Amino acid sequence: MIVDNDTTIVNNDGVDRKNWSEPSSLSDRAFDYIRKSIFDGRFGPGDKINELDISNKLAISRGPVREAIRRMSSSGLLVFEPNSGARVVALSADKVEQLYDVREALEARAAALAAVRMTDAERTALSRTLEAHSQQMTEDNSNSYPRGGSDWDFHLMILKGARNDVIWRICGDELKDMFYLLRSQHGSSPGRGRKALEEHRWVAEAIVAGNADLASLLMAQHIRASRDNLLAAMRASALDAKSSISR
Amino acid sequence: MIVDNDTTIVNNDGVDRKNWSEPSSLSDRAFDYIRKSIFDGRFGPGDKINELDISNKLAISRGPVREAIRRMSSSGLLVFEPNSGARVVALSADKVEQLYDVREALEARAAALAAVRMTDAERTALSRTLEAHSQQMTEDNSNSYPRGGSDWDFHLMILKGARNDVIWRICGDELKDMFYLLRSQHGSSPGRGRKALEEHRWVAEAIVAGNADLASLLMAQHIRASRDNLLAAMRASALDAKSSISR
DNA sequence: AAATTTCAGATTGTCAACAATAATTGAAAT
DNA sequence: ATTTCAATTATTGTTGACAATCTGAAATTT
Repeated sequence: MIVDNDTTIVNNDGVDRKNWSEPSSLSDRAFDYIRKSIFDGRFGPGDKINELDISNKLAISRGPVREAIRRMSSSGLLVFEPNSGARVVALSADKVEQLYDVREALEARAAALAAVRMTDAERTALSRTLEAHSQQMTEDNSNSYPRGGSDWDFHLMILKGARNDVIWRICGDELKDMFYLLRSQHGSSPGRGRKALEEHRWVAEAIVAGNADLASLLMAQHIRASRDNLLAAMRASALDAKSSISR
Repeated sequence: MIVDNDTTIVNNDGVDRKNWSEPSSLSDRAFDYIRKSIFDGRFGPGDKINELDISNKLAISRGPVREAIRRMSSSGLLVFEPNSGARVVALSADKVEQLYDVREALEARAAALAAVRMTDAERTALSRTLEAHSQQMTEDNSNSYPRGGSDWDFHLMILKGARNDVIWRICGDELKDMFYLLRSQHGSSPGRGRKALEEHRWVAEAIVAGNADLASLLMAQHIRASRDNLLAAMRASALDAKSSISR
Protein backbone atom coordinates (compact mmCIF):
# COMPACT_ATOMS: atom_id res chain seq x y z
CA MET A 1 0.00 0.00 0.00
CA ILE A 2 1.71 3.15 -1.16
CA VAL A 3 -0.52 6.06 -1.94
CA ASP A 4 1.21 9.17 -3.05
CA ASN A 5 -1.00 11.85 -1.73
CA ASP A 6 0.96 15.01 -2.06
CA THR A 7 -0.91 17.40 0.11
CA THR A 8 1.13 18.40 3.10
CA ILE A 9 4.36 20.24 3.63
CA VAL A 10 5.29 22.69 0.99
CA ASN A 11 8.88 23.65 1.40
CA ASN A 12 9.65 24.40 -2.19
CA ASP A 13 7.55 27.49 -2.52
CA GLY A 14 10.64 29.57 -2.06
CA VAL A 15 9.33 31.25 1.05
CA ASP A 16 11.01 31.13 4.37
CA ARG A 17 8.54 29.36 6.60
CA LYS A 18 8.20 30.62 10.10
CA ASN A 19 4.61 30.24 11.17
CA TRP A 20 4.37 26.55 10.36
CA SER A 21 4.51 24.81 13.74
CA GLU A 22 8.11 24.37 14.57
CA PRO A 23 9.60 20.89 14.72
CA SER A 24 12.95 22.27 15.79
CA SER A 25 15.21 19.75 14.13
CA LEU A 26 14.97 18.09 10.76
CA SER A 27 14.97 14.78 12.54
CA ASP A 28 11.80 15.84 14.34
CA ARG A 29 10.26 16.90 11.09
CA ALA A 30 11.02 13.52 9.59
CA PHE A 31 9.59 11.85 12.67
CA ASP A 32 6.36 13.79 12.41
CA TYR A 33 6.12 13.15 8.70
CA ILE A 34 6.49 9.40 9.02
CA ARG A 35 4.07 9.27 11.92
CA LYS A 36 1.51 11.31 10.07
CA SER A 37 1.94 9.22 6.96
CA ILE A 38 1.22 6.09 8.92
CA PHE A 39 -1.92 7.52 10.47
CA ASP A 40 -3.08 8.90 7.14
CA GLY A 41 -2.79 5.44 5.71
CA ARG A 42 -0.13 6.41 3.21
CA PHE A 43 2.11 3.85 4.88
CA GLY A 44 0.22 0.70 5.76
CA PRO A 45 1.22 -2.13 8.11
CA GLY A 46 4.20 -4.01 6.78
CA ASP A 47 5.15 -1.29 4.32
CA LYS A 48 8.81 -0.56 3.98
CA ILE A 49 10.07 2.85 5.02
CA ASN A 50 12.43 4.07 2.37
CA GLU A 51 14.98 6.54 3.68
CA LEU A 52 15.69 8.08 0.31
CA ASP A 53 12.05 8.62 -0.55
CA ILE A 54 11.42 10.42 2.71
CA SER A 55 14.53 12.56 2.54
CA ASN A 56 13.62 13.54 -1.01
CA LYS A 57 10.05 14.27 -0.02
CA LEU A 58 11.17 16.57 2.77
CA ALA A 59 14.13 17.94 0.85
CA ILE A 60 16.56 16.97 3.58
CA SER A 61 19.38 14.48 3.76
CA ARG A 62 19.19 10.93 4.99
CA GLY A 63 20.92 11.51 8.32
CA PRO A 64 18.01 13.06 10.17
CA VAL A 65 15.65 10.59 8.55
CA ARG A 66 17.68 7.69 9.84
CA GLU A 67 17.66 9.12 13.34
CA ALA A 68 13.89 9.52 13.21
CA ILE A 69 13.50 5.95 12.02
CA ARG A 70 15.70 4.57 14.78
CA ARG A 71 13.75 6.51 17.37
CA MET A 72 10.40 5.39 16.02
CA SER A 73 11.61 1.82 16.00
CA SER A 74 12.36 2.09 19.70
CA SER A 75 8.84 3.26 20.31
CA GLY A 76 7.34 0.33 18.46
CA LEU A 77 5.59 1.95 15.50
CA LEU A 78 8.30 0.71 13.19
CA VAL A 79 10.12 -2.58 13.12
CA PHE A 80 13.76 -2.27 12.26
CA GLU A 81 15.85 -4.97 10.63
CA PRO A 82 19.58 -4.42 10.15
CA ASN A 83 20.76 -4.05 6.58
CA SER A 84 17.22 -4.32 5.41
CA GLY A 85 15.37 -1.31 6.74
CA ALA A 86 12.34 -0.42 8.77
CA ARG A 87 8.74 -1.41 8.22
CA VAL A 88 5.48 -0.24 9.68
CA VAL A 89 4.56 -2.63 12.44
CA ALA A 90 1.98 -5.25 11.52
CA LEU A 91 0.05 -6.12 14.63
CA SER A 92 -1.07 -9.69 14.96
CA ALA A 93 -4.01 -10.58 17.18
CA ASP A 94 -1.51 -12.04 19.60
CA LYS A 95 0.46 -8.82 19.79
CA VAL A 96 -2.72 -6.82 20.23
CA GLU A 97 -3.62 -8.94 23.20
CA GLN A 98 -0.22 -8.25 24.69
CA LEU A 99 -0.64 -4.53 24.17
CA TYR A 100 -4.03 -4.60 25.86
CA ASP A 101 -2.57 -6.51 28.78
CA VAL A 102 -0.05 -3.76 29.34
CA ARG A 103 -2.68 -1.08 28.95
CA GLU A 104 -4.92 -2.82 31.42
CA ALA A 105 -2.24 -3.09 34.07
CA LEU A 106 -0.93 0.42 33.61
CA GLU A 107 -4.15 2.33 33.12
CA ALA A 108 -5.76 0.57 36.05
CA ARG A 109 -2.88 1.79 38.13
CA ALA A 110 -3.17 5.24 36.57
CA ALA A 111 -6.85 5.38 37.47
CA ALA A 112 -6.04 4.54 41.08
CA LEU A 113 -3.38 7.23 41.19
CA ALA A 114 -5.63 9.75 39.51
CA ALA A 115 -8.35 9.08 42.06
CA VAL A 116 -5.93 10.20 44.73
CA ARG A 117 -3.95 12.90 42.97
CA MET A 118 -6.28 14.75 40.63
CA THR A 119 -7.15 18.31 41.51
CA ASP A 120 -10.76 19.29 41.90
CA ALA A 121 -10.56 21.18 38.63
CA GLU A 122 -9.36 18.06 36.86
CA ARG A 123 -12.16 15.99 38.33
CA THR A 124 -14.87 18.33 37.17
CA ALA A 125 -13.18 18.61 33.78
CA LEU A 126 -13.27 14.83 33.51
CA SER A 127 -17.00 14.73 34.23
CA ARG A 128 -17.66 17.59 31.86
CA THR A 129 -15.76 15.89 29.06
CA LEU A 130 -17.92 12.82 29.38
CA GLU A 131 -21.00 15.01 29.34
CA ALA A 132 -19.79 16.52 26.09
CA HIS A 133 -19.17 13.09 24.60
CA SER A 134 -22.64 12.01 25.59
CA GLN A 135 -24.20 15.07 24.07
CA GLN A 136 -22.18 14.63 20.89
CA MET A 137 -23.42 11.09 20.51
CA THR A 138 -27.02 12.13 20.97
CA GLU A 139 -26.66 14.95 18.49
CA ASP A 140 -25.04 12.70 15.91
CA ASN A 141 -27.68 10.12 16.73
CA SER A 142 -24.80 7.69 16.66
CA ASN A 143 -23.90 4.68 18.73
CA SER A 144 -20.19 5.01 18.17
CA TYR A 145 -17.88 7.25 20.10
CA PRO A 146 -17.32 10.69 18.56
CA ARG A 147 -14.59 10.75 15.93
CA GLY A 148 -11.29 12.45 16.37
CA GLY A 149 -9.86 10.60 19.32
CA SER A 150 -12.52 11.57 21.85
CA ASP A 151 -12.25 8.13 23.39
CA TRP A 152 -8.59 8.79 24.02
CA ASP A 153 -9.33 12.20 25.46
CA PHE A 154 -10.88 10.45 28.41
CA HIS A 155 -8.00 8.07 28.88
CA LEU A 156 -5.40 10.79 28.47
CA MET A 157 -7.01 12.97 31.11
CA ILE A 158 -6.73 10.14 33.59
CA LEU A 159 -3.21 9.31 32.50
CA LYS A 160 -2.29 12.91 33.06
CA GLY A 161 -4.00 13.05 36.43
CA ALA A 162 -1.92 10.11 37.61
CA ARG A 163 1.18 12.34 37.71
CA ASN A 164 3.47 9.59 36.57
CA ASP A 165 5.77 10.49 33.67
CA VAL A 166 6.75 6.90 33.01
CA ILE A 167 3.18 5.70 32.69
CA TRP A 168 2.50 8.71 30.55
CA ARG A 169 5.35 7.98 28.19
CA ILE A 170 4.32 4.37 27.77
CA CYS A 171 0.55 4.74 27.57
CA GLY A 172 0.06 8.33 26.54
CA ASP A 173 2.73 8.31 23.85
CA GLU A 174 3.75 4.92 22.57
CA LEU A 175 0.71 2.76 23.15
CA LYS A 176 -1.64 5.52 22.11
CA ASP A 177 0.00 5.58 18.70
CA MET A 178 -0.25 1.83 18.37
CA PHE A 179 -3.92 1.79 19.23
CA TYR A 180 -4.61 4.75 17.01
CA LEU A 181 -3.08 2.77 14.18
CA LEU A 182 -5.22 -0.21 15.11
CA ARG A 183 -8.45 1.75 15.21
CA SER A 184 -7.79 3.12 11.74
CA GLN A 185 -7.74 -0.45 10.46
CA HIS A 186 -10.53 -2.14 12.38
CA GLY A 187 -13.64 -0.28 13.41
CA SER A 188 -15.54 -1.11 16.55
CA SER A 189 -18.74 -3.06 16.67
CA PRO A 190 -22.05 -1.18 16.63
CA GLY A 191 -23.30 -0.31 20.07
CA ARG A 192 -19.84 -0.39 21.58
CA GLY A 193 -19.80 3.41 21.80
CA ARG A 194 -22.75 3.59 24.19
CA LYS A 195 -21.33 0.83 26.31
CA ALA A 196 -17.92 2.47 26.40
CA LEU A 197 -19.43 5.77 27.46
CA GLU A 198 -21.24 4.06 30.29
CA GLU A 199 -18.03 2.42 31.46
CA HIS A 200 -16.24 5.73 31.21
CA ARG A 201 -18.86 7.25 33.46
CA TRP A 202 -18.40 4.58 36.09
CA VAL A 203 -14.67 5.05 36.09
CA ALA A 204 -15.01 8.80 36.28
CA GLU A 205 -17.44 8.55 39.16
CA ALA A 206 -15.02 6.42 41.13
CA ILE A 207 -12.18 8.81 40.43
CA VAL A 208 -14.20 11.87 41.33
CA ALA A 209 -15.20 10.13 44.55
CA GLY A 210 -11.55 9.43 45.26
CA ASN A 211 -12.12 5.68 45.41
CA ALA A 212 -8.79 4.40 44.11
CA ASP A 213 -9.45 0.67 44.29
CA LEU A 214 -12.80 0.95 42.59
CA ALA A 215 -11.41 3.20 39.89
CA SER A 216 -8.66 0.70 39.25
CA LEU A 217 -11.07 -2.19 39.03
CA LEU A 218 -13.50 -0.41 36.74
CA MET A 219 -10.77 0.80 34.44
CA ALA A 220 -9.41 -2.73 34.16
CA GLN A 221 -12.86 -4.00 33.28
CA HIS A 222 -13.36 -1.25 30.75
CA ILE A 223 -10.13 -2.00 28.96
CA ARG A 224 -10.85 -5.70 29.01
CA ALA A 225 -14.19 -5.03 27.35
CA SER A 226 -12.52 -2.80 24.81
CA ARG A 227 -10.02 -5.53 24.07
CA ASP A 228 -12.69 -8.14 23.52
CA ASN A 229 -14.47 -5.81 21.14
CA LEU A 230 -11.41 -5.00 19.09
CA LEU A 231 -10.23 -8.59 18.91
CA ALA A 232 -13.65 -9.61 17.64
CA ALA A 233 -13.44 -6.91 14.99
CA MET A 234 -9.97 -8.11 14.02
CA ARG A 235 -11.12 -11.67 13.64
CA ALA A 236 -14.09 -10.51 11.60
CA SER A 237 -11.97 -8.52 9.19
CA ALA A 238 -9.52 -11.40 8.99
CA LEU A 239 -12.39 -13.64 7.91
CA ASP A 240 -13.49 -11.02 5.39
CA ALA A 241 -10.08 -10.99 3.86
CA LYS A 242 -9.98 -14.74 3.69
CA SER A 243 -13.41 -15.04 2.08
CA SER A 244 -12.64 -12.54 -0.65
CA ILE A 245 -9.59 -13.96 -2.31
CA SER A 246 -7.37 -16.78 -1.21
CA ARG A 247 -3.74 -16.10 -1.64
CA MET B 1 32.99 11.73 36.36
CA ILE B 2 34.93 10.29 33.46
CA VAL B 3 37.18 7.36 34.13
CA ASP B 4 38.87 5.80 31.18
CA ASN B 5 38.78 2.15 31.89
CA ASP B 6 39.04 0.19 28.69
CA THR B 7 37.41 -3.12 29.26
CA THR B 8 36.17 -5.13 26.34
CA ILE B 9 32.63 -5.91 25.47
CA VAL B 10 31.18 -8.74 27.46
CA ASN B 11 27.68 -10.04 27.33
CA ASN B 12 26.36 -9.15 30.72
CA ASP B 13 22.82 -10.34 30.34
CA GLY B 14 21.75 -12.60 33.14
CA VAL B 15 19.74 -14.93 31.00
CA ASP B 16 20.12 -17.03 27.99
CA ARG B 17 20.67 -14.59 25.16
CA LYS B 18 22.81 -15.59 22.24
CA ASN B 19 26.14 -16.39 23.74
CA TRP B 20 28.30 -14.10 21.60
CA SER B 21 25.96 -11.87 19.72
CA GLU B 22 28.38 -9.39 18.30
CA PRO B 23 27.13 -5.94 17.56
CA SER B 24 26.41 -6.12 13.87
CA SER B 25 26.40 -2.43 13.14
CA LEU B 26 28.64 0.33 14.39
CA SER B 27 25.58 1.97 15.85
CA ASP B 28 25.02 -1.11 17.98
CA ARG B 29 28.63 -1.06 19.07
CA ALA B 30 28.27 2.55 20.13
CA PHE B 31 25.05 1.70 21.94
CA ASP B 32 26.72 -1.10 23.86
CA TYR B 33 29.74 1.03 24.63
CA ILE B 34 27.71 3.87 26.10
CA ARG B 35 25.52 1.49 28.05
CA LYS B 36 28.49 -0.31 29.45
CA SER B 37 30.23 2.92 30.30
CA ILE B 38 27.22 3.99 32.30
CA PHE B 39 27.07 0.74 34.22
CA ASP B 40 30.80 0.78 34.85
CA GLY B 41 30.42 4.21 36.33
CA ARG B 42 32.60 5.87 33.71
CA PHE B 43 29.61 8.02 32.90
CA GLY B 44 27.74 9.10 36.01
CA PRO B 45 24.23 10.53 36.33
CA GLY B 46 24.01 13.96 34.74
CA ASP B 47 27.23 13.53 32.77
CA LYS B 48 27.22 14.83 29.25
CA ILE B 49 27.61 12.34 26.44
CA ASN B 50 30.07 13.76 23.97
CA GLU B 51 29.59 12.43 20.46
CA LEU B 52 33.11 13.21 19.35
CA ASP B 53 34.74 11.54 22.33
CA ILE B 54 32.81 8.35 21.76
CA SER B 55 33.38 8.26 18.02
CA ASN B 56 37.10 8.80 18.62
CA LYS B 57 37.20 6.13 21.29
CA LEU B 58 35.59 3.58 19.02
CA ALA B 59 37.37 4.87 15.90
CA ILE B 60 34.12 5.37 14.05
CA SER B 61 32.34 8.44 12.77
CA ARG B 62 29.67 10.41 14.57
CA GLY B 63 26.74 9.16 12.51
CA PRO B 64 26.34 5.78 14.19
CA VAL B 65 27.05 7.36 17.57
CA ARG B 66 24.23 9.82 17.08
CA GLU B 67 21.83 7.05 16.17
CA ALA B 68 22.79 5.13 19.28
CA ILE B 69 22.28 8.20 21.43
CA ARG B 70 18.86 8.90 19.97
CA ARG B 71 17.82 5.32 20.55
CA MET B 72 19.09 5.28 24.10
CA SER B 73 17.27 8.50 24.78
CA SER B 74 14.02 6.85 23.73
CA SER B 75 14.65 4.07 26.18
CA GLY B 76 15.22 6.46 29.05
CA LEU B 77 18.84 5.90 30.00
CA LEU B 78 19.81 9.19 28.40
CA VAL B 79 18.04 12.51 28.43
CA PHE B 80 18.28 14.35 25.16
CA GLU B 81 18.10 18.09 24.76
CA PRO B 82 18.09 19.62 21.26
CA ASN B 83 21.16 21.59 20.30
CA SER B 84 22.74 20.77 23.60
CA GLY B 85 23.29 17.04 23.69
CA ALA B 86 22.43 14.00 25.76
CA ARG B 87 23.12 13.37 29.42
CA VAL B 88 22.95 10.30 31.58
CA VAL B 89 19.63 10.32 33.35
CA ALA B 90 19.70 11.55 36.93
CA LEU B 91 16.94 9.81 38.79
CA SER B 92 15.21 11.79 41.48
CA ALA B 93 13.41 10.05 44.30
CA ASP B 94 10.18 11.07 42.67
CA LYS B 95 11.13 9.48 39.38
CA VAL B 96 12.25 6.34 41.14
CA GLU B 97 8.86 6.06 42.74
CA GLN B 98 7.26 6.37 39.35
CA LEU B 99 9.48 3.65 37.94
CA TYR B 100 8.61 1.34 40.79
CA ASP B 101 4.93 2.01 40.25
CA VAL B 102 5.23 0.84 36.68
CA ARG B 103 7.26 -2.18 37.69
CA GLU B 104 4.75 -3.11 40.32
CA ALA B 105 1.81 -2.96 37.93
CA LEU B 106 3.59 -4.75 35.11
CA GLU B 107 5.47 -7.41 37.01
CA ALA B 108 2.43 -8.26 39.07
CA ARG B 109 0.63 -8.88 35.81
CA ALA B 110 3.61 -10.82 34.51
CA ALA B 111 3.57 -13.06 37.57
CA ALA B 112 -0.10 -13.80 37.01
CA LEU B 113 0.53 -14.65 33.39
CA ALA B 114 3.56 -16.74 34.24
CA ALA B 115 1.56 -18.72 36.75
CA VAL B 116 -0.71 -19.76 33.90
CA ARG B 117 1.68 -20.00 31.00
CA MET B 118 5.00 -21.30 32.29
CA THR B 119 6.02 -24.78 31.24
CA ASP B 120 6.80 -27.36 33.88
CA ALA B 121 10.46 -27.06 33.02
CA GLU B 122 10.36 -23.34 33.62
CA ARG B 123 8.65 -23.77 36.96
CA THR B 124 11.23 -26.20 38.24
CA ALA B 125 13.99 -23.97 36.88
CA LEU B 126 12.52 -21.09 38.82
CA SER B 127 12.54 -23.05 42.06
CA ARG B 128 16.02 -24.33 41.42
CA THR B 129 17.33 -20.83 40.78
CA LEU B 130 16.05 -19.70 44.15
CA GLU B 131 17.67 -22.71 45.75
CA ALA B 132 20.95 -21.69 44.18
CA HIS B 133 20.56 -18.14 45.43
CA SER B 134 19.84 -19.40 48.92
CA GLN B 135 22.88 -21.65 48.88
CA GLN B 136 25.04 -18.86 47.57
CA MET B 137 24.00 -16.59 50.39
CA THR B 138 24.72 -19.23 52.99
CA GLU B 139 28.12 -19.95 51.45
CA ASP B 140 29.02 -16.29 51.35
CA ASN B 141 27.61 -15.97 54.81
CA SER B 142 26.03 -12.81 53.53
CA ASN B 143 22.73 -11.17 54.05
CA SER B 144 22.68 -9.44 50.70
CA TYR B 145 21.57 -10.99 47.46
CA PRO B 146 24.39 -12.57 45.40
CA ARG B 147 26.18 -10.07 43.17
CA GLY B 148 25.98 -10.04 39.43
CA GLY B 149 22.30 -9.47 38.90
CA SER B 150 21.05 -12.63 40.56
CA ASP B 151 18.08 -10.72 41.88
CA TRP B 152 17.16 -9.81 38.36
CA ASP B 153 17.57 -13.41 37.22
CA PHE B 154 14.51 -14.25 39.22
CA HIS B 155 12.47 -11.38 37.85
CA LEU B 156 13.59 -12.01 34.29
CA MET B 157 12.59 -15.66 34.45
CA ILE B 158 9.09 -14.64 35.41
CA LEU B 159 9.01 -11.88 32.83
CA LYS B 160 10.00 -14.43 30.24
CA GLY B 161 7.44 -16.93 31.43
CA ALA B 162 4.70 -14.38 30.97
CA ARG B 163 5.06 -14.68 27.18
CA ASN B 164 4.37 -11.01 26.60
CA ASP B 165 6.88 -9.25 24.37
CA VAL B 166 5.64 -5.80 25.31
CA ILE B 167 6.03 -6.37 29.02
CA TRP B 168 9.39 -7.89 28.29
CA ARG B 169 10.59 -4.90 26.34
CA ILE B 170 9.50 -2.47 29.03
CA CYS B 171 10.53 -4.37 32.15
CA GLY B 172 13.16 -6.77 30.90
CA ASP B 173 15.01 -4.24 28.77
CA GLU B 174 14.39 -0.62 29.63
CA LEU B 175 13.44 -0.67 33.29
CA LYS B 176 16.05 -3.30 34.04
CA ASP B 177 18.73 -0.92 32.84
CA MET B 178 17.35 1.92 34.92
CA PHE B 179 17.27 -0.15 38.07
CA TYR B 180 20.66 -1.59 37.38
CA LEU B 181 21.95 1.95 37.23
CA LEU B 182 20.18 2.76 40.47
CA ARG B 183 21.58 -0.22 42.31
CA SER B 184 25.09 0.76 41.31
CA GLN B 185 24.57 4.07 43.08
CA HIS B 186 22.66 3.12 46.21
CA GLY B 187 23.18 -0.20 47.90
CA SER B 188 20.43 -1.99 49.74
CA SER B 189 20.02 -2.04 53.46
CA PRO B 190 21.53 -4.94 55.45
CA GLY B 191 19.17 -7.83 55.87
CA ARG B 192 17.18 -6.92 52.80
CA GLY B 193 18.70 -9.83 50.89
CA ARG B 194 17.27 -12.48 53.20
CA LYS B 195 13.91 -10.81 53.16
CA ALA B 196 13.93 -10.52 49.39
CA LEU B 197 14.80 -14.18 49.02
CA GLU B 198 11.89 -15.12 51.24
CA GLU B 199 9.53 -13.00 49.17
CA HIS B 200 10.91 -14.53 46.00
CA ARG B 201 10.14 -17.95 47.40
CA TRP B 202 6.55 -17.04 48.11
CA VAL B 203 6.07 -15.68 44.63
CA ALA B 204 7.68 -18.74 43.09
CA GLU B 205 5.49 -21.06 45.13
CA ALA B 206 2.37 -19.32 43.92
CA ILE B 207 3.56 -19.48 40.33
CA VAL B 208 4.53 -23.13 40.53
CA ALA B 209 1.11 -23.85 42.02
CA GLY B 210 -0.50 -22.00 39.15
CA ASN B 211 -2.22 -19.55 41.46
CA ALA B 212 -2.29 -16.45 39.28
CA ASP B 213 -4.05 -14.07 41.65
CA LEU B 214 -1.82 -14.95 44.55
CA ALA B 215 1.32 -14.68 42.45
CA SER B 216 0.23 -11.26 41.30
CA LEU B 217 -0.46 -10.10 44.84
CA LEU B 218 2.80 -11.40 46.24
CA MET B 219 4.83 -9.94 43.44
CA ALA B 220 3.23 -6.56 43.99
CA GLN B 221 4.05 -6.76 47.67
CA HIS B 222 7.61 -7.81 46.93
CA ILE B 223 8.22 -4.90 44.61
CA ARG B 224 6.62 -2.49 47.02
CA ALA B 225 8.97 -3.69 49.74
CA SER B 226 11.92 -3.36 47.39
CA ARG B 227 10.85 0.18 46.59
CA ASP B 228 10.62 1.17 50.22
CA ASN B 229 14.09 -0.21 50.80
CA LEU B 230 15.69 1.59 47.89
CA LEU B 231 13.98 4.87 48.62
CA ALA B 232 15.24 4.71 52.19
CA ALA B 233 18.76 4.10 50.88
CA MET B 234 18.42 7.03 48.49
CA ARG B 235 17.33 9.37 51.25
CA ALA B 236 20.18 8.15 53.43
CA SER B 237 22.83 8.78 50.78
CA ALA B 238 21.25 12.13 50.05
CA LEU B 239 21.70 13.05 53.70
CA ASP B 240 25.28 11.80 53.57
CA ALA B 241 26.03 14.05 50.65
CA LYS B 242 24.49 17.00 52.40
CA SER B 243 26.38 16.44 55.63
CA SER B 244 29.77 16.18 53.93
CA ILE B 245 30.32 19.41 52.07
CA SER B 246 27.90 21.85 50.62
CA ARG B 247 28.67 22.68 47.04
C1' DA C 1 11.31 -26.81 -16.39
C1' DA C 2 13.64 -26.22 -11.98
C1' DA C 3 17.44 -24.84 -9.55
C1' DT C 4 21.61 -22.13 -9.29
C1' DT C 5 24.69 -18.40 -10.45
C1' DT C 6 25.71 -13.92 -11.88
C1' DC C 7 25.28 -9.34 -11.99
C1' DA C 8 23.33 -4.77 -12.01
C1' DG C 9 20.26 -1.72 -9.61
C1' DA C 10 18.41 -0.28 -5.33
C1' DT C 11 18.90 0.46 -0.45
C1' DT C 12 21.17 0.74 3.80
C1' DG C 13 25.66 1.73 6.42
C1' DT C 14 29.41 4.83 7.11
C1' DC C 15 32.31 8.66 6.58
C1' DA C 16 34.50 13.31 6.57
C1' DA C 17 33.58 18.01 5.82
C1' DC C 18 30.79 22.00 6.49
C1' DA C 19 27.06 24.89 8.89
C1' DA C 20 24.58 26.35 12.87
C1' DT C 21 24.24 26.67 17.54
C1' DA C 22 25.79 26.62 22.27
C1' DA C 23 29.50 27.28 25.73
C1' DT C 24 33.63 29.60 27.14
C1' DT C 25 37.02 32.91 27.49
C1' DG C 26 38.86 37.29 28.39
C1' DA C 27 39.15 42.20 28.06
C1' DA C 28 36.81 46.51 29.07
C1' DA C 29 33.75 49.10 31.93
C1' DT C 30 31.55 49.77 36.23
C1' DA D 1 35.83 42.11 42.50
C1' DT D 2 31.72 41.92 39.33
C1' DT D 3 29.20 42.48 35.12
C1' DT D 4 28.82 42.96 30.08
C1' DC D 5 29.61 41.69 25.81
C1' DA D 6 32.07 40.37 21.85
C1' DA D 7 35.32 37.01 20.03
C1' DT D 8 36.74 32.38 20.19
C1' DT D 9 36.27 27.66 20.84
C1' DA D 10 33.69 23.44 21.39
C1' DT D 11 29.78 20.75 20.22
C1' DT D 12 25.79 19.52 17.82
C1' DG D 13 23.10 19.57 13.26
C1' DT D 14 23.24 18.51 8.48
C1' DT D 15 24.97 17.19 4.13
C1' DG D 16 26.61 14.68 -0.15
C1' DA D 17 29.65 11.13 -1.41
C1' DC D 18 31.23 6.56 -1.08
C1' DA D 19 31.20 1.60 0.68
C1' DA D 20 28.76 -2.52 1.97
C1' DT D 21 24.84 -5.19 1.60
C1' DC D 22 20.59 -6.73 -0.06
C1' DT D 23 17.19 -7.75 -3.91
C1' DG D 24 15.47 -9.41 -7.93
C1' DA D 25 15.79 -10.61 -12.57
C1' DA D 26 18.43 -12.46 -16.39
C1' DA D 27 21.59 -16.01 -17.66
C1' DT D 28 23.44 -20.38 -16.96
C1' DT D 29 23.52 -25.05 -15.55
C1' DT D 30 21.32 -29.45 -14.28
